[in-house]
Parts: sequence; C-alpha cells; structure tokens
Amino acid sequence: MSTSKSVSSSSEDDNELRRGPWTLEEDNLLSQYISDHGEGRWNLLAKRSGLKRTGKSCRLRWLNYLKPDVKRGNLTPQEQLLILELHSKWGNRWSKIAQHLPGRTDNEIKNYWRTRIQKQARHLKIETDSREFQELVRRFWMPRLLQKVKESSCSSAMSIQNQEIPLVLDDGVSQHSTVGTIPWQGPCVSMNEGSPTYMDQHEQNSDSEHNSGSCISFSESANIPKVSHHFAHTMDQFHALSSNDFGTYSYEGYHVNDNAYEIETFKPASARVAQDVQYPIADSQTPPTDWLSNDFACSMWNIDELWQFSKLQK
DNA sequence: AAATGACACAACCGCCGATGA
DNA sequence: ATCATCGGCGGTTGTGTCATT
Repeated sequence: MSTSKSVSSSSEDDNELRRGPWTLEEDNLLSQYISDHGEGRWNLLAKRSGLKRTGKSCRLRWLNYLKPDVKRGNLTPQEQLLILELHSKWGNRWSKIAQHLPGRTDNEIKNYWRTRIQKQARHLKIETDSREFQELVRRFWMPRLLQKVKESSCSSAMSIQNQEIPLVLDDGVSQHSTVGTIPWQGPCVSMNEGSPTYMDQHEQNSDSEHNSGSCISFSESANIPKVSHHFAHTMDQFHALSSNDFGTYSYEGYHVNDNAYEIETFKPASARVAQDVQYPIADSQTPPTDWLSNDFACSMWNIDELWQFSKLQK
C-alpha cells in the first residue's frame, strides 16, 4: 500500500486516485452522497461524489465500515459458535456465512478466521480443512464457546442450568438435551444484535440437500434450535463435561478487556473428569500430570492439550 | 525509554460471473 | 456472439497499535 504517495495532496496528484486509509472528510462525502442518491452504481458514485477513489474502494468502505447497520466490536460467543459451525459446513464462503450474522461483514469474519482460528491451526501444525482440526473445533472449541454462552446467559438471568430444552435435529428427529439453556434468544440473553439468523424455507431445504455436516438453524414456528446430530452430540458431550456428577470446570482467566469474548484457557477441575469424558488421551500419550494444574500460557487453547489430541487423530 | 515482534483489521488485488450494448 | 463494464467474492498485504524484551 503506497500510502505515502496516495495521501499526497500536491496538485500534480489531484487527478490520481487516492489509496490507503480513508479520511473523515472522505467518509463524510461518501455517506452524504449515499444518503442523497442511495447505494449502487459505484463507479458513477466515485466520479460524481468528488471522491478520488475507485468505485470498488467506495463500495468496500461503505459496506465494511460506514453502513449504519455494520456492527462494531468483538464477536460474541454466539457469533463465534455460528462461524465455526457454518464454516465447517460451507468452508471459506465468507459472504454466505456473513449473511447469517447480522451486522457482521464477510471481511470481518474472514479476518476473525485467519487471525484467531488459523493461528491455532498453525501452532498445531495442522490444516484447518483437515479432519483433525474439525475434530478439535468440535470437541474443544465449541463446547467452550457453549460454556461462554451459558455463562453470559446465567450472568444476565438467574441460574437456569440444566434446563431441558427441545432440539430438532436436522433430519427432523426430535430430541431433548440437557446441556443447559442455550440462550439463542429470549430474556436470558440480550441477543438483539447477536441473534441467530432465521433461515427461510428455501434455504433450509437447500441446506438439507447439501448439508453433510452440521448446522444451527431455527424452527421459525417454534423458535426451537434446529441442530445437526453432531452438534447435538457436542452439546451432550458438553453437558457431560459440565455436569456436577463429574465435577466442575474452572476457567483460568484470559482477559483482554471486558468486552472480549476470547475463549478462555480451559482446565478440568479434576483428573477424573478427563477420564470420565473419555478425553482421547491414551496412556502412552498421557501428558505430564501438571497439564491439569498448569498455568496455561497459550491464549485460546491449551496448545499442549490440543497437540496431544491432534497427534491421536493422525 | 527504545527497539522489536505479534497481532488485528482495513484496504487492495485479481478473478469471475452477470448484465447490457 | 462478442465485448466492455460492473459488482461481488476470496485471498493477500500494509499499517497502526499494543505487548514484550
């Protein structure tokens, strides 16, 4: 990005297109033009608005930043969960995934995936499209996000743990899960902005045709989460993990700031938990005993824990 | 306090499909 | 049928910020 040149305001550059970061004046100009003339016809907009930008650049700036319904700030656990779930289903179809996260742009989701998720894969030296990684996401990350969801739910409402909720599997089979309330909506969680996206009937049909993986969607009539078998299994597994019968899980803080919903470093409270939930750690590969009590240094996952797991998957 | 590195994110690039002349 | 233009998408890069040494 040749910003030094692009930001030049010398007269000889007046006819050149600007590049690089947008200024407040440019933002105002673009916003004003769109409020007067509407979106679209970006090249025409670029010419008539007085902006020395390409139509593409104007479009991108508007859609990713200036548009009023663009949501700023950290992704909520619900949104992260949805991204993981939808990415496992659609891959790098960022715009399609973004359609299911109101206010989030494809660019933002793409950045999230690359900076947060691919980073973990790199540390583990596995590919994000590999089966091992899918398993890691399913068995480690998603349950933890569910825990975060539950925590945020329970902090905003009185404890409603272990409430039985109806689920509809994606093949139409009903099932009850006691994973605790999944606060996709309702008074438990203020999810006006992070609410799940309802799929229209056509899309649900389309999904069912192509969906070999999993999906979280919602029955419009009953407001019941519709999940895949594997996602239901994840939640059941999570319930097993969090059940008092097996002890509790503690979370060692990983705080960026109050609004950050980073996945916290995860630590089972007792070794028995790990056995009971059948963590895939064979005797010969049992990690050091302090793996349960260590202050894990990694940010999102306990890399050692995941590394063990990924080795077993290979 | 300065240098360095890592990180997050905004912005750009190239490609492709749709559309209209 | 062909070509030009446009919009959209996914991949990549540049830059500012923050943390660490």
